[in-house]
Amino acid sequence: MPVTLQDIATKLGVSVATVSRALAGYSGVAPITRQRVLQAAREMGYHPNVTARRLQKQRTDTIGFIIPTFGPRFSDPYFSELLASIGNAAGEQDYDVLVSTCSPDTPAEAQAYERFVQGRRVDGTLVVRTREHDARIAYLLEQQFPFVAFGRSRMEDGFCYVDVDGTAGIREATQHLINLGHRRIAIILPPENLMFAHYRRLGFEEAMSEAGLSIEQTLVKHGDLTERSGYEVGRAFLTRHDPPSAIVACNDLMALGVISAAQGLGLTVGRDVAVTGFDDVSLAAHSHPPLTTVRQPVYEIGQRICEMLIHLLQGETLEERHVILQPQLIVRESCGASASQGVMRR
Amino acid sequence: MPVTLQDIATKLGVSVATVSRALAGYSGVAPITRQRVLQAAREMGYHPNVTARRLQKQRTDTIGFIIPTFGPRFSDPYFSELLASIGNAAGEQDYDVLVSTCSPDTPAEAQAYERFVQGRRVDGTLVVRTREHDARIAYLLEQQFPFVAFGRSRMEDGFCYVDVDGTAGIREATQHLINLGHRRIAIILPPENLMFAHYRRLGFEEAMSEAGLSIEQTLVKHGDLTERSGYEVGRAFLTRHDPPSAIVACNDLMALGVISAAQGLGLTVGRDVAVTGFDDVSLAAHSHPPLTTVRQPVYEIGQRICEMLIHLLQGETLEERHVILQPQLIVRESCGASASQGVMRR
DNA sequence: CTTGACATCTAAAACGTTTTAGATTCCCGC
DNA sequence: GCGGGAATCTAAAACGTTTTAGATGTCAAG
Repeated sequence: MPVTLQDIATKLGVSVATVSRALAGYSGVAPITRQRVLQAAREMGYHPNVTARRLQKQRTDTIGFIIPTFGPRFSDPYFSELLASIGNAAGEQDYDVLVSTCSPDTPAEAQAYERFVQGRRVDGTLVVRTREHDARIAYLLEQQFPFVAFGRSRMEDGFCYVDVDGTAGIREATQHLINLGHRRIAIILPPENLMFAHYRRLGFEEAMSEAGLSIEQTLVKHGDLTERSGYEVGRAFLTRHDPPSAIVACNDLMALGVISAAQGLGLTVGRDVAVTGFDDVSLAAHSHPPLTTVRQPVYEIGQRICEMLIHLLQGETLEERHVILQPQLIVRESCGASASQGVMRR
Repeated sequence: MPVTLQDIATKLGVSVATVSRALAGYSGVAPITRQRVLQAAREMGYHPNVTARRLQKQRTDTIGFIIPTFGPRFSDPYFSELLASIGNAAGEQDYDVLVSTCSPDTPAEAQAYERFVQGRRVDGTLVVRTREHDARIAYLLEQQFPFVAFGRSRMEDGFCYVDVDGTAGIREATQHLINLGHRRIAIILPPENLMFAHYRRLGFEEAMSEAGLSIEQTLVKHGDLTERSGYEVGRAFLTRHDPPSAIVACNDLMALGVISAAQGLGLTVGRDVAVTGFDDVSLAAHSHPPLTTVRQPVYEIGQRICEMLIHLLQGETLEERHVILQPQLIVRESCGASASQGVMRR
């Protein structure tokens, strides 16, 4: 049986209240008593029962994180990094992280959030991969349950979020391709209902129209963010009779799929076709050829949303409720020799 | 304020005990009363407070999962799938999953486990990526804390585990290379202290010696399981004056790094050099060329260890305390034309 | 009419903390 | 010697459940 406050109290002949206060470091307990309590606690191997404490304090010091998966498994290395950063940031402040995974926009997902909220399993939760009309956000707002999102949504003002400027990111990637001389550029967008699909599409449109190029609608397709889908859509593009000379993929996994498809068709990526990604997962630097992509500071984002949520939970008011971070174009070789070696002309 | 049992009790003019039993479905409460309670609970929007329940029941219905990371982030897509499967299996039985991440063999890791155990935050925990002399396992055994491991260790009998027969897996992969005519075969092993490094090395040695081939010690190196390390070690192998004709990488990430290194040197993987991996992460099927690898049923393993742990927690005795699963060689193109197209002879 | 069995219910304890409100002691200034 | 703080302590309530032990009432068998 684990040691309780009561055990220490009886041993020392004082009350549990005194033991509790001594350990909590409150004033109002004599220095000598505090010493005795601390020593006894150490000797007896006392560790507070967090459940009891939670019941009394009416909070769990736990935050929730529900990872969206496609199919029963999830693969985007992106979430791995996010999870690690969230875990570290939470641990820093002595918070636990309760994790669940489920497919987006399903009854199971709704249940997972209800479980967190209604069962008071967590004090607040994170929401990632926001959607245009996001039932999770609507629910949390309605329940007045604290949360912070990674990504924007419609009804932007009602909640706190951190997001990356996807529009700027894709605009820059597209401009890079245009500067290299590409004119027929295809894009593989994320699923339409994801909020960031909207912003990334915008970036593409802006870059093209600024350059006076028109967008051919048959060169705009949606993928599901997996490498398989990048492979398939990429192959479809490249086997046309009038293939694009460059393909903008909206995440790295799809970009890697495109590269694989191109190579399967005997094309040399960087010479016969240019490819860009988004995220800069660690794989991107070690693919062949290394992938030109838009770096998203995933680790910082995870840390940031976690810290914001904890501030919220501690009743502090946030200086910044809405944070937009600037992504960074990382030029590698999947669009041709790197910039330093000269710009390819049509 | 959330609705409590007391609220329902006062409203109906019965005692909390009755309400509790009615909701729990115990016998000893009149059908008519049960009806009234159930209806009132529904109408008033009652949801039990899990913290209170946990305190009373002296269990958390939560399992712990601490993910080993290299550096502050982790990337192996492998863990993503594991996490998803564990989450699903746990949810199935109404268990929560508390997740933490930290670098192996650090004070932080020890603290993370103590946090789970001493704070009674979880009822039991999972241990993955076991090590030869595993401080986590020693600690949990000493504390008599329930756990199930993915992977074996020394002191094998003291705990429950599921593992894949890495020896058989690597043996088969190596034999495959030998059958294709390869004689100078290099291997990139996992970090030495990881238990599965031992088994995989064994498989390599067995296959080589069965074929009457001697192992050249300079062709045996350790990597750290990242693609970067696969790239570096692979490049070192391939730039020797007497490079191996085949490289066995002990996980897919390193294999992908090797492929990238080979391509960077202008070699064609599958023709100039053969490469095999281990895991069969989803990327493996879509790399170029597609990776010949040893499939590990990660999803099933996660499910299995989770279920075993829950059985343990519910006081059931396990029919199988030690499970060894057979992996499966998946032949793709990174070792040359796939087997169906004929085996290459020396 | 009593006894015992059964069905239904409830009061109270228990889980291990924190916190409130108050009790006790001690010391100091007058 | 007394009043009044300050310092130190404690009893008890509270958090929201579950569970134990027992109360009450009903009914049937003897």
